[in-house]
Amino acid sequence: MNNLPYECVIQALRTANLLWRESRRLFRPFGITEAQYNVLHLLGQHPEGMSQKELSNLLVVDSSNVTLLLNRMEKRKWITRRTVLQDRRVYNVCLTSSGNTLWEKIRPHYRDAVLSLLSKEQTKEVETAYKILKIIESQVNQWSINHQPLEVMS
Amino acid sequence: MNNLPYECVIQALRTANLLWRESRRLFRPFGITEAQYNVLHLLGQHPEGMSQKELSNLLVVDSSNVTLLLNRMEKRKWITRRTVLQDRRVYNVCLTSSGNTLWEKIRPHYRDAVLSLLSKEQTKEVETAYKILKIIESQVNQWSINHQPLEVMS
DNA sequence: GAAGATTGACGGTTCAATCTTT
DNA sequence: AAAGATTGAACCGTCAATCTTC
Repeated sequence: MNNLPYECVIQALRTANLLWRESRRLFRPFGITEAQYNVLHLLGQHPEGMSQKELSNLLVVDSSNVTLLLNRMEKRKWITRRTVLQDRRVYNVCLTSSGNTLWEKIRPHYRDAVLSLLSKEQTKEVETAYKILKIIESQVNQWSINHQPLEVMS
Repeated sequence: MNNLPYECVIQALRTANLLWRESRRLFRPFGITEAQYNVLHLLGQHPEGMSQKELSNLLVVDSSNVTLLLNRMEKRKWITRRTVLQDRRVYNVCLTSSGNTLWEKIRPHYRDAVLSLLSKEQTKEVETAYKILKIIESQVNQWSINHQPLEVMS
């Protein structure tokens, strides 16, 4: 019997689990977590800000989770929630200047750490791995369509 | 500049995040979570049982987490903790017969769902992806050695 | 003192229910 | 009624501190 596809998917889970765990330690000296860095990274690339719903879609997490994440980050004055006049249901979430500074300080460290992981591998192989991971992602999305309705990913 | 290795690692995180999220939904009808299934799966393959420390190493999670996981599973009577006469610090954790039944009921469903994700892909490419994921895993372990000491993985 | 297990504090995540605004 | 945001309950996970046993 052929176990390879099964093992490959399980390995993706294992690797990402470890990556998440160690990233947390990497970010620790900066007083931030991986989940919070992801928010910083998204907002850093969108100076005009975005709604919590957009963040929820891009981060692929529940919107209630975004609320809690932003609460903590707002407390530390890294982000602000601005009311939107045109639609009073939504907040426009932006980086503060100190949030932006933090992002620019951490970004190169994280980037270097991540790049070092595959620095010795062949481009061709990394491309294939990337492709397979993308396929798994899209197939898992099919999964959920067949089982339970889920919001459309952005 | 070459973003590919960076994007590949980030994609591994994204894919696994989604996989984790949807697996939770897949397991839901069985009244179990992915983390709990992983315990079931390990114990199912080790009828003689194992210590919580061993579980912690194999699952790559903190030992305090194992305590909480097992508390919930013990409450549902899927596992038991037996005291070990030779060393009264450790518990020998085993599946109950109802835990074993549950595992055997869920296992084929999970396996089929996972296998379906890569059913159309070429063996050669899946092999490459598997290899790259393994490399990332081992490199992340190097990471932690350089930054902070970490327990040796089993 | 070291090892296995536990506890408390905290952050991340989902889900169901709710509130306000559209 | 539908959409954006929030809340409360529950689970997953880490870390630091503690307890018992070795």
